[in-house]
Amino acid sequence: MADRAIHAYEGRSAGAHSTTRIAEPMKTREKILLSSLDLFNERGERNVTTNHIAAHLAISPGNLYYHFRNKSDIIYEIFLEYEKLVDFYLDIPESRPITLDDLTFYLESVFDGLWSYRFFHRDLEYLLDSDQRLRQDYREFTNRCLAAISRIFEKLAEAGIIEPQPDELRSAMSLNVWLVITNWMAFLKTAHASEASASLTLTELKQGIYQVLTLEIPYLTADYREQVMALREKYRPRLPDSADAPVSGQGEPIGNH
Amino acid sequence: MADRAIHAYEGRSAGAHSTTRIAEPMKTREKILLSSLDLFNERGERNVTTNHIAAHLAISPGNLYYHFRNKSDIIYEIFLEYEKLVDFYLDIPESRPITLDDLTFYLESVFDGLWSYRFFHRDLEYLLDSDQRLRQDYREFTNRCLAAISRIFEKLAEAGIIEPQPDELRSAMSLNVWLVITNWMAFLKTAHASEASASLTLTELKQGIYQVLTLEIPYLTADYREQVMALREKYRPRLPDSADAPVSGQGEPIGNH
DNA sequence: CTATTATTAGAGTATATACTCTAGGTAGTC
DNA sequence: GACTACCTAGAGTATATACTCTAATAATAG
Repeated sequence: MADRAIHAYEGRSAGAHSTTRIAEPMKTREKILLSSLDLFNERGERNVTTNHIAAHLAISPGNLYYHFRNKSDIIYEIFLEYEKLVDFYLDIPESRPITLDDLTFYLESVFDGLWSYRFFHRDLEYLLDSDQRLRQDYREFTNRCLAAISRIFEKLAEAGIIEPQPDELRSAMSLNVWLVITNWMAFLKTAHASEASASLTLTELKQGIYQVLTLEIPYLTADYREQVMALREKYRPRLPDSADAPVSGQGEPIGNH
Repeated sequence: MADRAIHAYEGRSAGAHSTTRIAEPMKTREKILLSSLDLFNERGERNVTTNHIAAHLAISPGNLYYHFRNKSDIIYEIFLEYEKLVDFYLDIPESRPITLDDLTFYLESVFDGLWSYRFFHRDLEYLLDSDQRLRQDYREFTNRCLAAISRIFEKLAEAGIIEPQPDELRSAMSLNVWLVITNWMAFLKTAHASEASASLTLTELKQGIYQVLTLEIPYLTADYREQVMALREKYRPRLPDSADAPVSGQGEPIGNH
């Protein structure tokens, strides 16, 4: 499908109704979603109450509850955005072989998404326990992601970038990739000594790409080994452990397709 | 209570004072820790209040707060137990070469520990944000674990089980192992369609070993490849996706050291 | 037995949280 | 202007949560 007009994802705006073409004042409903996401990301969902969100927007709680039945509904809608974003990025074009730039794009995109909705994985288990819809949807989302990762591996093999692997191994590898990706943020947040999440940057997050590429090293073909290793090198963490100030100039988008 | 891990570790009893040699009636303080752990594991820390804990033990809140200043202190002490348990299991003997049985033991033990204290990783970020001691200790704990994993890799290479790897790669691989291990539980809980965490079993959890061994496949030496693959096979998930009732007879402890 | 200390019960409190309810404003249409 | 549909304010509520305080009861030491 979509031979991606890349980076041109405008997930916002198609909120529900209103095909917002020209900048019109943002609707309250939309503002609630945006503020909620910001607050969730910054303080964690658990520390953000509906009253906080209303206060942050300088609207009344009543107003907030006019637009959303409850907190779960807000979270659910934010998840739908997240889902849409990732699904968009992980739409693997079947019409042509995959390239290294594609791979870079997938990795960058997935970590971008992870960053934008970073509150989500933090409290995932609680959120799923509190909302059956979300649990069901998330489960399917996970399966789609795993399938996409697996498909990427397959196409990487077809393109001669990695050695082909039996289905079973490919599945297990894909799952490992998923585990590394979804846990990388938590690792960064918990491995840092400093108190808050404030100090975490997108650049650091993308060092997760280094970890993901580490998984692929042994499977690289001789033809591409050096290229991929060079790519990986770009994401190497600067100060592996005591990391604070990330070296500037790092983490620039690499393949822009 | 709490199916604590096997293998002659008696972490309990050395709680603080009292070198409990013979079974004496359990002290209230000890009971609070046990019940808290059970409740946390079952319902998630977020859903368990101090009043719940007291009620569960049929003691008064006042009594609970006589023994612990606050909820954080309870959690912190439970963490110290967890830490002690894992440190105990990951103490790599330097006096002799490592064997495959050792590896099995390490993997089994780590997943046992993960299971016994499974509430911990679920709400990790929140817990660390609420308690600086815990944040600091956990960080050091992580580093010790990473070092242990790395050391295991080193010794596996020395023993000719895997090919030796440069330091840098070994570090990155160790981190990936850690990410897979600590995220496996969350994956299982969230990938299941059914509502609660109730349906999760230790056997399923140990299928994480399958994932960890998947990481090592490409590095295996010809001499040991088959053995390790056979070991891995024992942990293969039965019904990869729709998993519910796990086939009995699976997940028996394999190497008992 | 007495004095002291350790333990416990249980009522109570300050604060927070998700959410409701009523009344009123605004915008657009006829 | 009047009708209607949408939107908003803000006070308020039921419940929960972490934690405190007092007084009483066991346990122990001298």
